[in-house]
Amino acid sequence: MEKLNISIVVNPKLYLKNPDLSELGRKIISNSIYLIETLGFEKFTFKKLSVKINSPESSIYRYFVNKHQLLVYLTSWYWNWMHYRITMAVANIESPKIRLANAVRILTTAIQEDLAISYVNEEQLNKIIITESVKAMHTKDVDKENEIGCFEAYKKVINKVAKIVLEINAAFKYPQMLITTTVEGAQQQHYYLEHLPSLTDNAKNKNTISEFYNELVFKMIN
Amino acid sequence: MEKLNISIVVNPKLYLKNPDLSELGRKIISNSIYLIETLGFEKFTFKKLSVKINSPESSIYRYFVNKHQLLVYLTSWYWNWMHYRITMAVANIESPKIRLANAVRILTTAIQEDLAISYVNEEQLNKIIITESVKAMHTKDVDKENEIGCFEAYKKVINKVAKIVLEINAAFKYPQMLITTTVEGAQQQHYYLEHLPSLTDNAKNKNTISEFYNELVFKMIN
DNA sequence: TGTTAATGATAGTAATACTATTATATTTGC
DNA sequence: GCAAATATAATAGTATTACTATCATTAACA
Repeated sequence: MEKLNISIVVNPKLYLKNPDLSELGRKIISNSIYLIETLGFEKFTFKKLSVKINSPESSIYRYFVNKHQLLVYLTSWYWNWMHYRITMAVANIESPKIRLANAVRILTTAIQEDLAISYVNEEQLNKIIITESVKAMHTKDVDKENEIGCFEAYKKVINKVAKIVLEINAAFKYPQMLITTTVEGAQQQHYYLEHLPSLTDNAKNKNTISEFYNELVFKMIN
Repeated sequence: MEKLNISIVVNPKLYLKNPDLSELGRKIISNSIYLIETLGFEKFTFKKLSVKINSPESSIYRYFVNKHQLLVYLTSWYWNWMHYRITMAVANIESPKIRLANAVRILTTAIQEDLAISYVNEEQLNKIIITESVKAMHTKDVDKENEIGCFEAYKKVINKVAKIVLEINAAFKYPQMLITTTVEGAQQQHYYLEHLPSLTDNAKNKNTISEFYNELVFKMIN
């Protein structure tokens, strides 16, 4: 896939200053993705990031109030990007079943290449989503953060796919439950595949995960 | 349910000193459950716990190397307890389908009472599992911690239920995937119900969650 | 009664998560 | 081309966190 001439628009409430609009901002994003992926979110600090990018810590704080909000930004970026990918993958396709299958494939397959946007390594970001993104949502500030729209991008993706489910079966009662189960289940399985293989049934074939959830989705709605 | 005359045995590698065997140890457990639940894991510190129990911080460090290992201990305790509960719920039942349904019910229903062990508030602990337990597993030390058996209790539960699945359908290829999807999916849904209701389909009825996953399990294995 | 083990009391340290201030570039508007 | 605004750099400082260490006291036990 060629690099895209688009930029992903993230809710302005998720940053103090838009990192997409400056050299330093983009350096903060690309290097934080690298550092969070290699150190893990707990051991990642703005101090370490500042050393990596050769800028003072205080400059980073002008973009994000703290590392938690940076993680929220990254997850939001990711889900906005996924929304775009799903939109592409279902465009011009008549059959809702094929559209759903395409969306599910995108949602359950791990990113294997650095594809789309120059300063974002999507493969690394995907690993962060698998390992760290629950930490963005599971805090005592969820409700407050939810109010200001921190999780809108994720909700938008879920709703988009849930709507396709309803096109296929308007009487199906749990489209959102089904899709969140699928999305987060698949992420779990990718994590287990790498770290707790004894919890998975097929450590050899990554496609198994996507196939399993495809089957799950279609069995449930029929 | 009456209080039980049992104690849950946790892998000794998960603590420096068994908290179940001393007054101070039990105070550490019960108060840490309370504090983690009310403050959230990030804002919970051994300092705050030491103030709460009126003992020096250094005494807590004699039981657990750090707060992360304490969380691992609590999740392990929880899954050992769940294993016990499932064992009771399937005992003396011939039909594997009923056994599976019982296990799934236990795994997908939120704890609503402080039931079993005197110094552990199981309802609070269940909330911690829902909100914080992913953080016990999603760190850069997973592999090391997995080796020393930090997640054995969870695996044991998954395997126990996966085996019932195979009794019903020996040809089913993904019993573990199915059960982990169910267990973690249900936890997610309970979290969404409380904090992100727009991601759920039925905010009114908690039983919906359990029913949904029961349906999911049986549709998949048939 | 002496020994061991558990806890308390107190102190200290490096790192973390910030906030504040001033200086120096760079951009932009007129 | 120059003043004004803006962005970044350089530096300093503070409260809290996450420990580690030491020594005194108490309880348990043999």
